[in-house]
Amino acid sequence: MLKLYEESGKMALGSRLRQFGESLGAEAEKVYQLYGVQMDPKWFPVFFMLKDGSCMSITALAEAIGHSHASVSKIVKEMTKAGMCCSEKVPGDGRVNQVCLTEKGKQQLEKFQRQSGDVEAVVQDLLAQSQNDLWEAITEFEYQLEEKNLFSRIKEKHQSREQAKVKFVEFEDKYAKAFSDLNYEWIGKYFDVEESDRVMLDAPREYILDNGGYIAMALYENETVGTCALIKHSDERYELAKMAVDDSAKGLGIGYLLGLHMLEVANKRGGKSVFLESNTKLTPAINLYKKMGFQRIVGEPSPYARCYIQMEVSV
Amino acid sequence: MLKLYEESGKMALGSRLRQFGESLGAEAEKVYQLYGVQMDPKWFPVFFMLKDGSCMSITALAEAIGHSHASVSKIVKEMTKAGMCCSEKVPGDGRVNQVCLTEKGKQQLEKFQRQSGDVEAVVQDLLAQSQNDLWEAITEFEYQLEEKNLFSRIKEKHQSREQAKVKFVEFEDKYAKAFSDLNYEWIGKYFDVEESDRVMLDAPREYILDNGGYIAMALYENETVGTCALIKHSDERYELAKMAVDDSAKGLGIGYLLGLHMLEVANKRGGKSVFLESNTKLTPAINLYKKMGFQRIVGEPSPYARCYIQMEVSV
DNA sequence: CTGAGATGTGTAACTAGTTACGTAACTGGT
DNA sequence: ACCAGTTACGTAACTAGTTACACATCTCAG
Repeated sequence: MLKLYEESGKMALGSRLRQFGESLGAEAEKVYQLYGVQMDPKWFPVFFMLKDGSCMSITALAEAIGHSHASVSKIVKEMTKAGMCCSEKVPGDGRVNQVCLTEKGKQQLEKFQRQSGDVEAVVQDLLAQSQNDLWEAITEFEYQLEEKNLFSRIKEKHQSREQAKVKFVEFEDKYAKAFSDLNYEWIGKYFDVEESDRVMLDAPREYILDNGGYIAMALYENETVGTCALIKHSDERYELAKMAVDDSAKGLGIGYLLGLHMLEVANKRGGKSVFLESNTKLTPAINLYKKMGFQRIVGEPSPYARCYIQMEVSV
Repeated sequence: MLKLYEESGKMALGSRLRQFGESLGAEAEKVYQLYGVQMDPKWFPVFFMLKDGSCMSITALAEAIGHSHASVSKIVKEMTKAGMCCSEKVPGDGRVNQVCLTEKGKQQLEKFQRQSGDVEAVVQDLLAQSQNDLWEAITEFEYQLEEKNLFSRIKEKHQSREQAKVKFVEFEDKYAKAFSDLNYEWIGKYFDVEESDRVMLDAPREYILDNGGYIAMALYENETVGTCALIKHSDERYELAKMAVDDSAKGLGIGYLLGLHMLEVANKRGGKSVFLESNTKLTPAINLYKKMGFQRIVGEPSPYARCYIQMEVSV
C-alpha cells in the first residue's frame, strides 16, 4: 500500500479506488492479446452491451455504461473504423443513430467469451478468498450513497460541528445596533423598509421587551450572526418576528436552531402557541418555518403590506 | 448500479472501481469549498505528504502518492504558482528539487484538518455500516495481487484450459515429416544442423524406435504442435531428446506436459533414470528441465558439438 | 580522472475521459 | 401550423493523468 494511503486514512478512499481500478485496467490490454481478441480494452463496455446482437442508440449505450454520450460517440467511431460495428439512422426518428456489431465484430465473440469466462473465474476466486468481498463492498457503498450522497453527509457533519459553536444569549442594550442592522439588511434586500419596521427595530426594548416579549442574539465565535424576537400578544400567544441571520453564517442551520430556541422560550414563559407573518416570496424562510412545525393559518389582517402568509405552531 | 455491471459480472471490476472512485472524487471540490480550503483537490496527495512540514523531492513524492514524477512536477508547479509550496535545489545533490509548504500553505492546514476529520468520520461511518468493508476489501485484494498479479492468474487459467485440448500420441509413420520439421525448425534457429542430427531426424524408426526408444507427438486441436523422443541407452537408463514445440503453441506449457509424459513413459518401461544433453544458451529450455526435476550432472562427452550441459532425473 | 550508466527533473506529446456548444430533428401546446 | 422547448448527436476544447524524451548531475569501476 502506498505511503499516502497508510497515513491519510479513509478520507482518500475515492483516490485509492480510482488508482486501484486503473492499475487493474492496465493489465487488460495484455489479456486481450493473450486471447487473441482484436479489441481495444476501452471498447469493452460498448462491445459488451452489443454482444447479444441488439442495436442501441448512442445515448442508450452511454446510459448503460455510465459514460458521456460524447465518449460513446468517439468509441463507436473508432470501432466502426476498425470494422467492428456499424451504425445507421433509425427510420422513425432522424436523430438517433443505432449501433450494432458487424459480422467481424461478432467473430470476436467466441474468443471474448472464453476470455471473460476465465477472467470472471479468476476474479471470483480472489473475491471468495477475501474476508471482505470487494464487489459487494462497492455495491453496498453505492447503495448507501444513493440514499444520501457523500457531500450531503459531509455537509451535515460540518454543520453539526459548527453549530456547537453557536450560542444564544438574551438581548442587552449593547446588541441594539446588531439587532437593527441584521434586520435592516435582509428587509432592504427584498422589500422597502416601512415605518412599522423602523419603530420596532430602533426601539426594541420599548416595543418588544417592555411588552413582555423576548429577543435572542445568536453568537458564533463571539460575533453576532443572527437575531430573533418574540412579541407577546397574550399570555398564551406569542408572535415570532424579526428573525435575521447574517449571510456570513448562512448554511449552518443557525436559523433553525434559533427558531427552536425561541419556541422553547415561548413555552417556558407559558405560551401555548406561536404565530408568525411572512411572505410567500421568501421560500427558504417558509420552508424553515415548516421544518420548525409551523402550519399555515388564516389570521387577522396584518399591518405589514408585505405579509401574505400567516403560520402558527403550538408549543 | 449501471446496466453494464449488472450484466457483465465481476470481470468489469477494474472499470467499476475506477468509475466509482471518480464519482467520489467529483464531490471533492465542493467539500474543499465548504471548508474554505483554497486548494485544488488534485493537490491533495502532495499537500498531504508535506503537511507535517517536511521537505520531499519530486521523486520521493511521486513514489509516496503513486503518481508519475511528471505528474508531481506539474502539481508542484501549480502549487508554487498559487504560493502554497516552494522548492529549492538541495545543497548536496544538484539534481534533486526539494519541495515544502510555504507559510500560506501551512495556513490552510487548520481548515484542512477540520475537513479531513469530518470526511474521515463520514466515510468511517459508511464503512462501518457495510457488511463488507470497502477499504479493507481493497487492501485484501491488493495484497493477493502482490503475491501474484492478475495477469499471471488469468494466464494460468487460460493455460490450464488450453492444455486440456492437448493430447499425446505415439509416433506413427504419418508423423515422420512433422517430427523432423519441428526439430529442424528450432535447431536451425540456434545452431547449424549437424550430420548427427540429420541421421536421427530422417530415420527415427530405425535409430530410435527399433532400439527400444519411444517418440510422442503432441496434438492441439488435431495439429501436431510438438514432439519428443526417448532413446534407450540401457534397460534402466533413457535419454530425453528431440524435444520441440512449435512457436504457434508456445506459452501453453506444452513442453512441460510433454516432458512429464515422457518421464511417465520411461518409468512404465522400467527406466530408473532419464538424462539429457543441452546447451546452457537455451535458458528457457534449461529452466523447463529444472522444473521437471532434472539436475545438472557431469557426464560422458557428447557427440554433439553444441552440448555443454548434461542433466538427469530419476523416474 | 574519466567515461558509462544510473538518477532526478522538466517538457512535450499522447490518452481516455470530460464539459460546452452547435445543429438537426422531434414534440406538444396554442 | 408553428414555434418553444427538448432530445440526439457530433465536434472542439479542456483535464488529469500518462509515457517518451532531453538534459543535467551524480556514482563508481577501471
